[in-house]
Amino acid sequence: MLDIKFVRDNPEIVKENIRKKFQEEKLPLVDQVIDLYAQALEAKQKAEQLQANRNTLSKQIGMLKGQAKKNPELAEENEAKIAEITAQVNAESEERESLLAKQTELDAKVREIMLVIPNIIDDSVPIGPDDSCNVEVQRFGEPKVPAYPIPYHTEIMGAYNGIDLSSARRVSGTGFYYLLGDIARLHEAVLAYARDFMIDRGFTYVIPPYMIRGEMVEGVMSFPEMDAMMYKIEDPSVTDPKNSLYLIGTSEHSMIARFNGQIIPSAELPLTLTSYSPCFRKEKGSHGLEERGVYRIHQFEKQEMIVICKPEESMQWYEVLWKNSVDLFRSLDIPVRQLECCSGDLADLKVKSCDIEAWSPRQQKYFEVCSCSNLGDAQARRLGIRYSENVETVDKKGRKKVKKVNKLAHTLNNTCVAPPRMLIAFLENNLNEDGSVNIPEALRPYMGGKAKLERAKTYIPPQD
RNA sequence: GCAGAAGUGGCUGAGUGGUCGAAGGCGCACGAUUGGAAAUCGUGUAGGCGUUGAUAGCGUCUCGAGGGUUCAAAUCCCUCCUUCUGCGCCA
Repeated sequence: MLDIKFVRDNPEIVKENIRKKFQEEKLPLVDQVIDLYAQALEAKQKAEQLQANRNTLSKQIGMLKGQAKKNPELAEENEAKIAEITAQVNAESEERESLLAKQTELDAKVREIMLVIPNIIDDSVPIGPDDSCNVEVQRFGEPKVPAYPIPYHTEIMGAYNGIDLSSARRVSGTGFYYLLGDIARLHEAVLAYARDFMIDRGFTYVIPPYMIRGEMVEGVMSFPEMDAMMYKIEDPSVTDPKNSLYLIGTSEHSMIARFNGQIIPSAELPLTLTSYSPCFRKEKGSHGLEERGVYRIHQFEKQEMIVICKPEESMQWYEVLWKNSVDLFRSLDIPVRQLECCSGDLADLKVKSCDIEAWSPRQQKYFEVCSCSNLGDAQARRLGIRYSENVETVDKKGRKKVKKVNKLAHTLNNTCVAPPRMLIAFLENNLNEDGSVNIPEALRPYMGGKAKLERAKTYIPPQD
């Protein structure tokens, strides 16, 4: 979300940015929103004039009442004056109300359009209409293809008696899973390792709420996104929809909502947080559920990192964040690459974003495991996340003064690791020919010191 | 979940219809005093929006949130949220 004043003063920049994102259909919105905003301002100014007038008259009534209390002989005379003033105020009230209503209506329209006008992308973002133009920036680790076949990930898991999808379908439906034994342990080990990895890099570990109010969801996402992703908890005793609870789709929701409307003292910035949560997603209208595996599912767990910082520091943090993911995956012997999102594939709120993709020796291609974004001040403007800075100023008597100035912060987020999808990459890359799975050294403390996972005795051979 | 009480600025706390965006105190900032400091004294100290060169001035809105009554609401009415106390229930 941009600043409406920026749009008004720089319509060409905003339009050029829309073109860069291949959203030509939004071009007319720019002039439209500028016009609506001008109308809203006009209504506001007129309404405020009338309100000022009413306030002055009202205060006169107050004075007259006070006078009459002290001098009862004035009561009758003042009552007459009051009646006169009341009539005058009432005469204007209809116009005042209608101007206010008009302003509210226009403001809502302006906001509606502003939510759709994309954030200004960074100059470094490659230009292209869709994800086919995303750019591989750099590879980390050698993408190896072993001489032996790599089975489908559920079969690797199955060989360890580590997954039960058919029961999950019976109990909960498609898109759910039971993980068992060593595979379940591996799942938790990866999360615990990622948690400590981030703590070692100075991030504060957070366990956030897994359900948040509708009011907050509206702050972090648009209605179509919300409808496509969020599960709502049905509770007939909750009457107001803004109090309805939703299961979070990512801990970013509860992590960012925490700062909704807050003013953070600048000394506390940057806030570097790493949060754990289960994530629940309908996956409605997206690429569809992965019927056979755990790539796209209704429920997964995620270690996330978020940063709230001053605007001038956000690009540096962006670099730090995606590199954290690379380092984490490399420490688990998984080859990855950084894929930069091109302009057309960049969500409207984002200034710059990249995916970290892990190598799949089975598919012999990379697939998305992390997504790192710099949202600039767009999210902060929408949610009112600000920080206060002391500015030296001089008062009217020429003395030095320190004034607090509040500014919008920048927000960033990145996936640290999100199993079970991440386990696909882990198992495929660490699988040996004999079916055992190497546990990289970093993970061993979380796997009871084991260097290798040995498959279950009742081994079911790959049936790819 | 039930019953009772309460939510006011950075904090504390007054204010039950009228020059109240809000007394007093604490804190903080600047200044005076001092060799320097403490103490003391003085001045100033919420945010959004609009106007503006402005971080000045002026206007407007905001006293948990939203709605209502009124010429006028922190104050009265309704709904919701949160907190505290007691009971119940539970890991």
